[in-house]
Amino acid sequence: MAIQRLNLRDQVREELLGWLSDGRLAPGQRLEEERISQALGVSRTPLREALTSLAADGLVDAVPRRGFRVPRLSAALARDLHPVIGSLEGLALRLSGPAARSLAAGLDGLNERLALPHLSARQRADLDRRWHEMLVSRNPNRELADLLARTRSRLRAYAGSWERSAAELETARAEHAEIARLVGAGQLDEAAEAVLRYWVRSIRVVERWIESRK
Amino acid sequence: MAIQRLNLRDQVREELLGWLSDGRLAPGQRLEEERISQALGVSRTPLREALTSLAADGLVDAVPRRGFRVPRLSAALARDLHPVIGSLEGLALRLSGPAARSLAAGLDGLNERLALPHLSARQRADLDRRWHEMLVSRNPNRELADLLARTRSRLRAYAGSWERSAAELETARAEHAEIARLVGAGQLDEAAEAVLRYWVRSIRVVERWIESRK
DNA sequence: AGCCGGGATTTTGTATACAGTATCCCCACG
DNA sequence: CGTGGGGATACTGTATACAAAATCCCGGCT
Repeated sequence: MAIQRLNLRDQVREELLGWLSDGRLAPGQRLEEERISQALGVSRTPLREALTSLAADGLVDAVPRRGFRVPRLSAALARDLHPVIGSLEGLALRLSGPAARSLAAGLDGLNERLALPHLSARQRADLDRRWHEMLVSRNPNRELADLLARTRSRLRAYAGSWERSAAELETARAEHAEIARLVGAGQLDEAAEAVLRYWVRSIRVVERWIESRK
Repeated sequence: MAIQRLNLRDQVREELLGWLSDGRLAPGQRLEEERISQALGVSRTPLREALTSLAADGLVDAVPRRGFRVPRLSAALARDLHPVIGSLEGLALRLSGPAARSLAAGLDGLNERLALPHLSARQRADLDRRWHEMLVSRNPNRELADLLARTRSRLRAYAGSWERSAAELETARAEHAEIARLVGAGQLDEAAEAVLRYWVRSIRVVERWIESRK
């Protein structure tokens, strides 16, 4: 039985999430309610409720009397969020138990595709996202999974935006492989540490990319 | 400079947060919009926006066509959230750096007051909250602090509700003291581990309490 | 040319109206 | 006495209206 899904607020929220990740809503952009509500064919009321809920999760900014905006990319955000995500992914791994071991093969498969040279930035970001989703897919803690998904989605604006250098790609590939190896060996504590290190190290990649944009 | 704060939505949200933590909104209770909006002297529009934002944070449940309800207490929620909070507090500690060492004295002071026998459950919950707030107060990561505060507030319904046994009080006191000792010694990794253990162990306290309520 | 000011225009925030659904109550029936 | 149905009632979800604030535009000044 599919859950009955008639609630414009939630439908609009889903739609806006899509717009945020596919770039139809660009960082820094103002969200004009009338325009968006007309584009969606709904009134401003459910749209504002959807925006309010996105604001509560940090996916949009709400400034009193100035409405909603898409948050700008900032190195500060990456510096704050990356350790949080790394920590939560580590916890998710440790809670996965022995079931995690069977993930190693799938992780390696995705990682090899990630290393292919001809991919677009967006394709690579997509594979990366799927790799990390798979990594925590055995975690039984539903609240943790939700929180992780919502927190990671706050970085959506970065995903698919940058081209990484060959050296950077190789470093990331090696780290992913090492994490997968530890997972396959059942060394979840060590894997969790490696995941956190990966996220902390990748802060610098974001910083460099933002710096280069200026 | 105080931030200009004219936004009924946000004011209502703050007010409802207070109602949630002081028990004026009880777990399981239906949130009748007309009644609440009248009690607050605002229309349903900003109230619904506030409720929507609380729902996004998991502080209320939203059921389509049935409005909003205060979530019921559940052992499952504690089982999921306690490890998350423990993990985040541990991260916050590790990010605090040497500045954390100076916290030890204050933590010990609060911990001694926590052990006093004559406190009400609510007073004890309040001291406990302050102890954990102090523990992470040197953390420079703003996003982490926000996330931690919001996640912990989802447990508000438990706080101040139960009377703990003398044995339980003594166990908690000893764990707090051990964490404070490690913090004072600058052993933040070990302190982080101890914090996580504390939160995981205290799941059982919640479980027993919920069981005894039935 | 750049900048300031002020009025027109747009946009947000809040209230209200209304349709459709859930809830409740009461009575008939077993 | 319990149970099921049906209508009245209450409540939610959405649209629309309106006031106040922000933004934009343009002309005058330095």
